[in-house]
Amino acid sequence: MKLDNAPGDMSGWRELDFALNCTYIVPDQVSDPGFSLPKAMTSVPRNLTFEYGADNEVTGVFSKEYIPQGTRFGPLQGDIYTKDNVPKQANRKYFWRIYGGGQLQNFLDGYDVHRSNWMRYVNPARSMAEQNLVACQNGRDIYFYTLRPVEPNQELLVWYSQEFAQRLCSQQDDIKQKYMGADDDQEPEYAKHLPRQAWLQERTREEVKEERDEEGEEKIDVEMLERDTPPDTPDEQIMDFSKKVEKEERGDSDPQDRGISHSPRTEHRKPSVGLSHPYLSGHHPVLPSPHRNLPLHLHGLYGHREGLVSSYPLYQQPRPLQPPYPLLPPYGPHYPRLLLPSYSPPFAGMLPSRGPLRYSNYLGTDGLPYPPIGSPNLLPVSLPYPPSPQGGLKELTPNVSPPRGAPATPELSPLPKLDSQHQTAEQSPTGCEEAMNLSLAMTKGNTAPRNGPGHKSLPYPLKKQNGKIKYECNICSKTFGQLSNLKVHLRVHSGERPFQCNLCKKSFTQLAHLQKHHLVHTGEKPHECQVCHKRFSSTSNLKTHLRLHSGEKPYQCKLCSTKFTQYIHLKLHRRLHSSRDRPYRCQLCAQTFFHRFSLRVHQRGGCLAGAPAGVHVKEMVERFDASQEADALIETATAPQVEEAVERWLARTLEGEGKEDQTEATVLLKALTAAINAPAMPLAQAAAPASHHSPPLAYPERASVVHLHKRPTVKTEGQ
DNA sequence: CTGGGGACGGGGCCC
DNA sequence: GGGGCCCCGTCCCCA
Repeated sequence: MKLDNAPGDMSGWRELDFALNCTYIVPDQVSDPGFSLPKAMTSVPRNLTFEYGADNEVTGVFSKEYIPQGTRFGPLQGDIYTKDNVPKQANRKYFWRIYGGGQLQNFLDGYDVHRSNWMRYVNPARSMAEQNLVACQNGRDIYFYTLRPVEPNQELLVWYSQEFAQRLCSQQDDIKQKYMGADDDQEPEYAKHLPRQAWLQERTREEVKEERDEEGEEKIDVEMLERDTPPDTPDEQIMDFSKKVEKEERGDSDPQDRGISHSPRTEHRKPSVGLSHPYLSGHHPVLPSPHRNLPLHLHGLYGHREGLVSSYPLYQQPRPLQPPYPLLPPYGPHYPRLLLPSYSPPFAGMLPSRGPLRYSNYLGTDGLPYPPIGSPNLLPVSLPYPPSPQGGLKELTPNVSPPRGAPATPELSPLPKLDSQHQTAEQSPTGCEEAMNLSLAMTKGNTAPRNGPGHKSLPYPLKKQNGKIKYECNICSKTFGQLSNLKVHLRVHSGERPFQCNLCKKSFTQLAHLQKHHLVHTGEKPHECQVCHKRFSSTSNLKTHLRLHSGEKPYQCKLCSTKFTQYIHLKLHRRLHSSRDRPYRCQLCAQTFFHRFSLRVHQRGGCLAGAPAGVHVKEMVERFDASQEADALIETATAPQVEEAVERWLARTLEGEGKEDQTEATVLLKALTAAINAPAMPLAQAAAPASHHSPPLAYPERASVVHLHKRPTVKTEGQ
């Protein structure tokens, strides 16, 4: 199916096209943080492998299996520096530049193998023919997409996306203009500090481009790939390939997205920093408006072998995407984007801001079905710099502040509350009705008064108890210690679920539940078993798992003593007992048995409801009746045979159950077992199904002291 | 059928 | 008062 949608030639695609239409998402491999190998080594996805050189250094990344076209890898990971906090001794070999709001936001440094991921090892393609990966920046993340199917054992070789390359050209043209006396007023400040080498490099690029045009062959001048920025190069002298062309126009933008989006108007006109190069003119189709809101943070790509990769435009002359769009647009009800299995395609319109922009952000925040290494979702939390008001991290934050320690992803955001002082969805000039739908529902769809102060906001008056307000649910009479708890509880009855997942539309009564749910999409598993290092999405599941190591089985079947680690297993198991027909029924207490001898024992002393010891003996008879020892007996077993079976069963099941506490009951049970052979109550007499109940034996005096203590950690049925 | 994992719901406590 | 966090419990799915 996916291959059917293979988009064919992707060389003309923009970064947003890749983001929207990529078919597969391959997350990084999960690695234990305590693992000795660096993350750059351990993060390589399962369908990829490294090639090693003589010195055991990674020299390239190869496919292990067929990888379809349109597969996304990433995002690239590494240290993040602001322009001001780059360590002076930093090796800039792996620097990428991230722009936001038209300004350099930060550097993404893949130098540290413990903090970067496998993507740092991907070599740049030397020709268009060998290129199979394209580097795109979506949101603030850098992804690699497969341009074509990758056969097994093929090296992954990456080059810029077309858009990226064009921006590089734009950058270079800026430089060129500078040296050619172009309009200095529009020249960015940093360009004034660019080394002359950049200009020379630009000449080389042009020459190569001409060669390519003439020969019809795309070759990258390897010399160009030599880095020009030694590790100690000052920031302002780093070749700046990535410069956001335009500042966003605020007017039509979500405040959260300020400074990151292109406005339709500015993107296609001549930018302020000079886009006079013919290569760049008219290179993009006029996409629907949403597409033009793509936030692009351009960056510089520094190859790890060749160092600074020049801005040589690898791609052939860009051409418009042929309408109709190669893949369906992302707004249809049957949006075809295929992620990994069981991954619901996000609805762009459900995102809490304008669809395409948020969608792009969504992609950029890596909503992966498997946990990425060093989850980029958590990245904003640990960023070494404050978010820029001009964009930067802001772009990824939802309409409300994300919870502490939670991914700052838009899809996580609870539906924003309507506030008369804030713009509502309906008032939004960009039209965000869908994104706000639930918040609208909160006010429109529910007639219960909301947002009132204190308990007066409840739809019913609260009673007082001992002078204090009693937070009682008027439906189920449950009481709570705090009003907030009651309010949350009331949603159970009202059906109100204000927190909706923007990816799969599921809604929840509590934000925490939505947060937990979100892990389903991100694949995050924050909770690790310290024994086997398996990871879990929830503490509950981890706790259940830990029982496997501890051997704890708190749920025990009272009939057959089988213990379980999970309650649901006990419940399922219990059905087995109930599903079997118990043909022998006690007329007094209606209890039924599988075996007639069990009924006889029961009648002899177990059927004494109310008496403490009787209850325990009754349970023991019931348990024995369901035991394998009882099953092994024929129905016409003699009393000594039954007695022996009881003893075997007792020896097996009471082992480790606090046998010492059950001695009395054991003795009693044995006595009862022996008694079933008494002449007055011949076994055969009671053998008939649904037999008449015979008077129980006189309750043994000693039975009154029988105490069967259940182990506190074992929960049996009925508890 | 059992066992293990995943997902979700309810509620308490704390800030 | 509301939000965040945590825990417990339950159910479903699958090997």
